[in-house]
Amino acid sequence: MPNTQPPIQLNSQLCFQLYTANKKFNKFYQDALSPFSLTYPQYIAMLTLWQYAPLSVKELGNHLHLDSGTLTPLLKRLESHNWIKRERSHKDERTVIIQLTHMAVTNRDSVFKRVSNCFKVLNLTPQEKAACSETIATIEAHLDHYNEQHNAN
Amino acid sequence: MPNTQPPIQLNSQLCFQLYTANKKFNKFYQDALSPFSLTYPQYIAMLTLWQYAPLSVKELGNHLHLDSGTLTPLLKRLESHNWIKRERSHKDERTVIIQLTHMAVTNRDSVFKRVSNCFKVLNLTPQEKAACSETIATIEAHLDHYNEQHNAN
DNA sequence: AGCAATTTAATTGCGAACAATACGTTATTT
DNA sequence: AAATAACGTATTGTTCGCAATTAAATTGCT
Repeated sequence: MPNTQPPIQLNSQLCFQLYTANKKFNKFYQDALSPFSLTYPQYIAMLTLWQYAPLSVKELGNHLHLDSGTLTPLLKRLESHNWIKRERSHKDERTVIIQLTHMAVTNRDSVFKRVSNCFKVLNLTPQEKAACSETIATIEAHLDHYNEQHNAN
Repeated sequence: MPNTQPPIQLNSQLCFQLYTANKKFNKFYQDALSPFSLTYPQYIAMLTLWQYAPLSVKELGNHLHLDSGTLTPLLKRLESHNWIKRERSHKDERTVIIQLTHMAVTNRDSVFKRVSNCFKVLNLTPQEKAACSETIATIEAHLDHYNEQHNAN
């Protein structure tokens, strides 16, 4: 007879590990980004905007899996620190278009360099990075499948 | 001449992946725990308390790497849902001792079973779980080393 | 074409979590 | 007894999800 008992311990350990690792990762990025008055989520948003701007709030939200209720205040903070401009579309007055400021364009490489240097200090080998990326992708695929099943969309 | 250019893309990708994977994991746990009016961080705290209670706020914070400023409101919510009792120590009136309620003890196995079932649906092989655990441990070790260097303690 | 109903986009408000800081009370140390 | 340390609480700012609201655009019907 096979063992049908749930492996409580391993699940709990995974849960715990992910929780604390995520917090440490936040701290790492917070430190890396502090010279630019950017928070971790703000940086993620800027990463997307550096690549795809201009974007509407809705489009940005699709990239980040965030709804506008979360993005609006975040974007206002980015605007107040002069990273982005927000203006309503002339074609469709409902949508707000996010554009990069001149400052954001000029300082992009400084931010990248800083983050890159912090990563260097982390001392992850390319193999470790690749393994991490792959592991996360695997877990994420399972999570996507689960969440699709359990959320009426 | 070796390539000294920073691998921006890979770092950004890692950063982005971790960000979104973490959110999906939160969602997964939120769904798993919703029948018990427990949030993910509250569950993490309960995991620790089921194993080590009674604990002072300070001791619990050491397990979770959280300070009392974060824990106090969280513990009040747990208390209001009758998961724990909070009372000041007679020996040292500064410390608050957290104890499990009868309900928490009785319902422990139900919570474990529910989480375990949700994990089953996730369909992670033992190999995938182990790989995940190992990867996280590796990254975490690097992060610990980094954060030690960069935070005056 | 013109009006009503529906859909879509963004904002606002609420509760929870987290970090950082300041504050007040209680112990300990000198 | 006074200074210092430890501990928990309160406060502020950011993030996140969800629900309700407002405004604009689209669709459907007559």
